[in-house]
Amino acid sequence: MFSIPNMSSTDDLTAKARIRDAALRLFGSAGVGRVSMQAIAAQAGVSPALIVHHFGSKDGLRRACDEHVVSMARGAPGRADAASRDAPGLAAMLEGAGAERTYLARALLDGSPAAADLFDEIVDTTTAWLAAGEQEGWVHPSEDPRARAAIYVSWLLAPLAFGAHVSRVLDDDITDFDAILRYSRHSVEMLTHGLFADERWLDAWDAVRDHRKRQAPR
Amino acid sequence: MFSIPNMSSTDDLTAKARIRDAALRLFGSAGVGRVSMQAIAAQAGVSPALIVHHFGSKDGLRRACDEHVVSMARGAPGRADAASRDAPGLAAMLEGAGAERTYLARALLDGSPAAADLFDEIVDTTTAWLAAGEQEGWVHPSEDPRARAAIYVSWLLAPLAFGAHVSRVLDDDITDFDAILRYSRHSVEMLTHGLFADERWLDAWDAVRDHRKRQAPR
DNA sequence: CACGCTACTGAACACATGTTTAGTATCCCG
DNA sequence: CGGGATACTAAACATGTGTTCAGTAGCGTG
Repeated sequence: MFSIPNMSSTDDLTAKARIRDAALRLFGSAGVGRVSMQAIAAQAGVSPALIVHHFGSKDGLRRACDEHVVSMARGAPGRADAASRDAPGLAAMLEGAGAERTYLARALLDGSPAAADLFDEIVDTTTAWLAAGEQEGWVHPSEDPRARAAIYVSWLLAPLAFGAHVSRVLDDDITDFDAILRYSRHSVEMLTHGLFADERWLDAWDAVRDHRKRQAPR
Repeated sequence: MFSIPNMSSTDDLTAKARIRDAALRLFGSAGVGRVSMQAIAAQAGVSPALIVHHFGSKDGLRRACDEHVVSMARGAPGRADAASRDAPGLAAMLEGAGAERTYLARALLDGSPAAADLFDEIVDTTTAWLAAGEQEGWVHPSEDPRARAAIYVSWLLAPLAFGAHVSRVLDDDITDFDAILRYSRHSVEMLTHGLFADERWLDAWDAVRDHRKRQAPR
């Protein structure tokens, strides 16, 4: 039924790939619901009918985009380096052009299964990475490593969703590498020395918990 | 031209408010583009024509939703307390029900002006708050306080966009207050003691910067 | 009561939507 | 050279879309 000759990410020039790319761009910047088949077809320089010929339906196209952008984010498997320990694909995505970024953010918001799987994978990878760091002594121990990893990942992905706003506030260009660099500096600093200089907010949190416990012993 | 008799957030029961709430819910969970006037009308128990009577157009309704959710997030002005120093409205939104949360996330992704203004405001508030903390000695000094505040805000808002995924990973209920509490625990901990126990990642960042500087002296 | 004004509806409208159908060009394999 | 896939298009189609129109019910004011 379905025969997909080549789905690699470098063959691009075939009409099918052009359609996928056009859809990715339009979906990313406007959201799936606000982009019509005809708009995608026009952008890709093909007829609307060809889209359904290749992808079955609009939702089929959307799914293909999901999987493509997810596999982009996954990038080459395994490799980890010093500057960004994450898969280089994800790093490129966090730095890179706007369309795929917002597409991925939208996919996560829409609850796309492929995107959810990606999120889980990143959490897994991060958990393992932090566990190793804990063992090697360069990561603080945690009561609930997986929960901490999940939160760290949500911070890691924050620029996907809010990058445009952050860079607007900072009056920077999101696509500029130096801006990204400056951005990450503050992140690394907060993750290394913390933001707060004493424990007052931790204490405040304890107070809230105790209050809660006493009020609703459950 | 426009006469808005009462837009307070407690009068709810009028058809106009019902429409707005229904739209908020549907827009939030599916995205504006995928929700039809008729669906909203049905959910609110009115005719589609009444929507345009009250809001002019679908986009007018969307704008009204934007402003409503933003003013919700703003909440009662000024007040700050220990557990969550942010406006209580925002705190409630970060904890609270799913529809408005994702609506706000979508509004930020879509670049809604009202949402962008809100983001800027939060950054301003946070900057001032951190500056006070710096002066009082419970916040580490920063080279670029505003940039740091912006990034902190993006982390603060991360659950808006990824809360569903985080809570899925943690197998928790997002609406459960105890889960939120546990969530925030890890955040406060990372923001207090940091995530990393030594400076290797800061050093790594410096290495990248130096490398970059030498390679592209610009 | 009469008047205007607002809230509200049912039906219709013009149009954009995703998809189908029938058909043509092109290429590959015998 | 056939012949059967595959890539692709133009046109038509059914339906869903946002919006308009004409009109009714109700309510407060002069």
